[in-house]
Amino acid sequence: MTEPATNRKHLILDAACQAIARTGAAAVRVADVAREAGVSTALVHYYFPARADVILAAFGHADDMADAVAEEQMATLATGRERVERLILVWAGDDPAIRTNWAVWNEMWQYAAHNDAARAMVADSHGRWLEQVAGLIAEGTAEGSIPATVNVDAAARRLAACVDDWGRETLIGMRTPAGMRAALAAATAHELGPVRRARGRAA
Amino acid sequence: MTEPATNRKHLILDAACQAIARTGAAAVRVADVAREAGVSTALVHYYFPARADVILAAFGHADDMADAVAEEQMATLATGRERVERLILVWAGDDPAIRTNWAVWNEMWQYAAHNDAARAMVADSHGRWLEQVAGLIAEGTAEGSIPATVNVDAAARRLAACVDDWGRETLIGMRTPAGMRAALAAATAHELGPVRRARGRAA
DNA sequence: GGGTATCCTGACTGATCAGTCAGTCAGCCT
DNA sequence: AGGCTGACTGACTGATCAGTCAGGATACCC
Repeated sequence: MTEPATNRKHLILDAACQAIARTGAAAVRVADVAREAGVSTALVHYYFPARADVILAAFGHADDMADAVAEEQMATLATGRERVERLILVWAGDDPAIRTNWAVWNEMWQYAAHNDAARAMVADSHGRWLEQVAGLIAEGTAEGSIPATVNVDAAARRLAACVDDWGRETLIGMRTPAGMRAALAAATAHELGPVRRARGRAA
Repeated sequence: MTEPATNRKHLILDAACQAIARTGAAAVRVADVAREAGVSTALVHYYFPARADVILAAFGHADDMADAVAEEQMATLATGRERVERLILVWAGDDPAIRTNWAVWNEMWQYAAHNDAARAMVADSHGRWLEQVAGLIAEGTAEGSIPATVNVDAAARRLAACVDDWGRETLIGMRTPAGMRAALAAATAHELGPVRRARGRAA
């Protein structure tokens, strides 16, 4: 969504993500995507036979971006706990690109309620996200930065639910990103117990 | 959504809810609503000048239903804790009417991302729902069925997030209603502490 | 009976939009 | 040069859909 598109296909997908974030997937017209990309509607159909193909490809595109961002954000962090905390906060950032990506992700969920292909994408993507959170929590308990008493899977699911739900509230304007970050930090602390040094003194 | 509509306006709103639940608000055509209700499209326009008016009225209609259902479900329960537990589980029920209502509520959220009127409805409705949960938890702590150490507002928000998010997963078919009920029961127990008799022995 | 208000309809219209098509143009191969 | 291909466009078409309109039916009142 940020780096300049090298080819037209990529450019069209960036444009589609912008359009989806702005008006919602259901309201996006092929002409909107074409205009946003500075291209003819015929070219959009040249790369993507049907409208639905553009939308689905844009969802996949946004999903790839999300993976890359998450990867990058956690690269420098040492403990599992730090990585969980960061991962939970990534999508509450103020960066417009983050917001766009989040909006597209949200649209993908909605689209999935009435479209089988999108449903498969969401199931896969959401599953990976849950596994990632649970994996990091497990790392934390193994290394001692998170208490061993934490139920890894249940905590991961509850935290993921908070991210999803509060993210949606933020998208609609019922919260500020800063408010969301504060609430998420509190929820993380509540789930993972008080912060302590890795391999620190027992509870 | 269940009781037979006495007048045509009511009938049209029921039909609109069904159509919204089935295909999503964005894809609902005035003709779909008319067909579902067994009336002409002109009659739909007679009661609701524009398509958007039907959709918004249907959202309000579903919201009223939801309040009534919640009220009814909790009527016979004694303690705050019991009422919280029931309220959390209401929307994970197997009844098709519950599912329809939930689907419409979900569509309302999505619609709100791009429509000011819907946004106001969601903000109001969601606020009342949060207050209701928090109020019941507070009752529980006051009467002793819930430990006084529970942070009322934070717990209410986290539980509400689980209901919203897992409900959406269920709607898409990523969970069964029974699985959702089990997860919600576990989350409630996690938030409110172990079940104990009202006014029971201290922690 | 005549007047009129409410509820309701079928038939229509104008706008919008996905998708097609014939054809242009730049680059590349021989 | 000439021929071919892949990228790209403007103009068009057929379908869909929201919203209108003129009028029909029923009921109630005078």
